[in-house]
Amino acid sequence: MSPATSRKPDRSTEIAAALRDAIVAGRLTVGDRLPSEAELAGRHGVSRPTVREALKRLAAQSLIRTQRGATGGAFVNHISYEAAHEQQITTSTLLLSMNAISFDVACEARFAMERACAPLACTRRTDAHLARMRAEIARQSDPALGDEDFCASDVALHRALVDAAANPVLSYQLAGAVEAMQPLMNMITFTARDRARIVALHGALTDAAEARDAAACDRALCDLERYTRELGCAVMESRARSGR
Amino acid sequence: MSPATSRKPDRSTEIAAALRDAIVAGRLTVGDRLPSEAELAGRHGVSRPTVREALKRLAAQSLIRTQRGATGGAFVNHISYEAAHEQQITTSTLLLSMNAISFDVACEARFAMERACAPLACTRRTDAHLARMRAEIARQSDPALGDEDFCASDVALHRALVDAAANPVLSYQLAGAVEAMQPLMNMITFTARDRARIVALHGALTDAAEARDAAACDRALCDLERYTRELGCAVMESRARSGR
DNA sequence: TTACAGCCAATTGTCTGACAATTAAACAGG
DNA sequence: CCTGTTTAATTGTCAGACAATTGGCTGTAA
Repeated sequence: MSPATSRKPDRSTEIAAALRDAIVAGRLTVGDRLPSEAELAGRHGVSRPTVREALKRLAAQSLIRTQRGATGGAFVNHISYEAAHEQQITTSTLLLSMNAISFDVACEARFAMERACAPLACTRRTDAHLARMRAEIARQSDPALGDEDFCASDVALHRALVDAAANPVLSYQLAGAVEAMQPLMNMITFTARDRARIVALHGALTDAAEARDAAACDRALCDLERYTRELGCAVMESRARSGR
Repeated sequence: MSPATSRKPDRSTEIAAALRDAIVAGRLTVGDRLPSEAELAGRHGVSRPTVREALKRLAAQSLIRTQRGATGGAFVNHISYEAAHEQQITTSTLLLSMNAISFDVACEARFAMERACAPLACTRRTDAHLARMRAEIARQSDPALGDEDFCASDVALHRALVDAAANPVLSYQLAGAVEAMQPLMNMITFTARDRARIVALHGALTDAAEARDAAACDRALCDLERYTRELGCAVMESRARSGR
């Protein structure tokens, strides 16, 4: 499979790989300045544009940042959760939109991970987290709220729950899954009855978090998952039937 | 924070963003050919090298692939799980190695997600999955096995469990977490007693999967997590004490 | 001495034009 | 009809140049 792909890598690809290896292996650490483009060009026996292409590859992965001026250059980046989030989201979105994965599978993964967070959230939640969740529930109870805002509030509520788990790795993994599903969720038009049911489940979820009752949390999430999948599948189906 | 960062984006960054948006929004779909570099340059009013830098950014994210020749060009890539894995792994590895996240947090996230997989794995596991797990346990029981091979076998066993959940999204998320932790795990030197205990837990885990007993699965994973964190913390501690 | 203004050098960002390498399609010849 | 050759399109690379940015240096004035 790969022999055909890697038969003849570009010079810029090679150089990018060499630099990436140096970073991952720790030979270049956070804050270090890479040699100037001119020096890299000389060292690898290529021209500056080629080096620049290599650097842009790394910049696209947030591995380096560049800065102009006298003391400028390319610096090894401190990988932030934000940057990781962003990549995670684009990748997940692409996977979804390319139908490489079905709504069903994504939904299952999303709720499985959220249920993994729940016990931790029950243990570590603060009153502030509860307040955030209650506030979102209040918003969702307003019948005048638009569908998109309703979805956004839904995301915010779950986000609060996940944050309560106080594990940034879980947060950023879940954020990717949740955000990637947003466009699809926004296509769902909720009836008043749908909303009432969802809000009720959110209430149960929040109550469980307040009582630090992990089992009840799990039940609420399972119910939500089942319902979301029903709605989502219906949408996907009608979309497949009507268009293209 | 971000106003300073986004104050004056490069032209190549803008163009890359525009193309990425077009792909994410579906205006360009899998297999589509992008305009030639010359045409893109003309359309955006920039030179070819600038366009090339933009394209390299997208290529670094596996969003496009390029091909030389008469019918060549840049094509929207079918994002494969492999490519997604790879990015996930480099990102996770960097996050770990930069100490942006502690071993403890990573470990917790990893096992939380694995436990999320367990119920699904219990339901969907096939005999092939069980066989893979048993085979790894057999390997691990060999006292002559090196520490690195022991770790590799450990990963393979967990990989089999995760695969049994038959949800590729979960698989690739977990793969990132697990692989990123590999270097750290490899630093642990296991005593014979450590190994015996781990193998016993692996056995319990596999038995639970065979019996489709999700609760027992969960218990085994919790025990494994506790033990792994003990070992890992000890290593991190000694590393912090001795070096740099 | 200190503060400020202006110059300077280093570095990245971009442009221009050219050539090499590669590849599929069109074409010519048997 | 098949085969080998040419050809055109496209990416990969190079060289040199200039613009933009930015920190540091220097000189002058208070």
